[in-house]
Amino acid sequence: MQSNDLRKAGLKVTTPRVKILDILAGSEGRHLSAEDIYRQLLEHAEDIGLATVYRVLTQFEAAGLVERHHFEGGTAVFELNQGEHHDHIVCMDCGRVEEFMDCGIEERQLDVAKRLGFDIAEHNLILYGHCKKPNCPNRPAVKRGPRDQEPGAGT
Amino acid sequence: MQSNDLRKAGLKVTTPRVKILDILAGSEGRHLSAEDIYRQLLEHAEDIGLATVYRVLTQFEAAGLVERHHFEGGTAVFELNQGEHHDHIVCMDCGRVEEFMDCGIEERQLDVAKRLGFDIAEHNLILYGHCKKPNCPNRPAVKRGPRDQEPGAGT
DNA sequence: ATGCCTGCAAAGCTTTTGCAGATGC
DNA sequence: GCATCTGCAAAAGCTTTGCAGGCAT
Repeated sequence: MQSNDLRKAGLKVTTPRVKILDILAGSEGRHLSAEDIYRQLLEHAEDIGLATVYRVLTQFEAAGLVERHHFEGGTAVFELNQGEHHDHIVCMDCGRVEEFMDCGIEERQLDVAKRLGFDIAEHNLILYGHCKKPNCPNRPAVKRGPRDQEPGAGT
Repeated sequence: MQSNDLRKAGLKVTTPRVKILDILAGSEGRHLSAEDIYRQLLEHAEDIGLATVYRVLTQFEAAGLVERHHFEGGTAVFELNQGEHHDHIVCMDCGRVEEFMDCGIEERQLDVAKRLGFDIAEHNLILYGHCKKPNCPNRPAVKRGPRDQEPGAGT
């Protein structure tokens, strides 16, 4: 029942919002771009505009329901806020994204911030590498540099 | 003598490239956007197009002469590659960017990657916080969320 | 002289915004 | 019924690209 989350966020319960929340919840663990979500909506024969997707995602972010990430590639991706903080590691071959949490890293970040005289508010850590999974095609999917992204990386 | 760096990178020594390298070298420690550089070129009465700035920066990045960073805000910033790796901490009030290196964090990143079965190729760590410097105006300069950036943050 | 470079302008991509109509409460 | 929300289309912002002329070697 996602409707309650919406209500709690002070947002009216509308079709676009519920559907988008559904899609995000159904892709738990994956990280979807606005376009990804828009495409899924179209597949579900929902008549929802891309602009609305962006608007809704922005509202969700403001409400703390989702997090926005900027992995390399110029496109933002969104994931449902699972309550507990984590960082990301991205496979540069297949685009797979895994999440992790390392207390040691977190602590040392605070140390560094203190050392430099900063009050740390948040942070952004992304590791880029090559996963050695057998089903990982060794062709670039996430790549640094000028926009360069494969559309169908995670069907 | 930056010309040698250019030659070594297989790039012809041209006015735009040298000037841009000069500007980057003259702003050591600062992080300039393409527009920042373009503006400085105009101030120096150099007749160089913004497109060229982008092209040159992209070439420099490919050649390993500069690094491109995406701090929050939708605009990329560039800094001269100083040879040794470091991460960044950004003040959300005044936009100041400081650099740091923490071996502990680096090590633990490798640990995490190994634990998850990744060969780590690179990473991206940015801490966001509030520097408590006396001359730090407590007004937002770098802010998360929808594009929202003050133009004149670092004359 | 030749081939890499540049400036200009136009296009491209993601994201945002304005407005009139639609919908939730 | 009223305020909020949505769809469409157009705009905005950053970045890239095409092309004809210019410059380094």
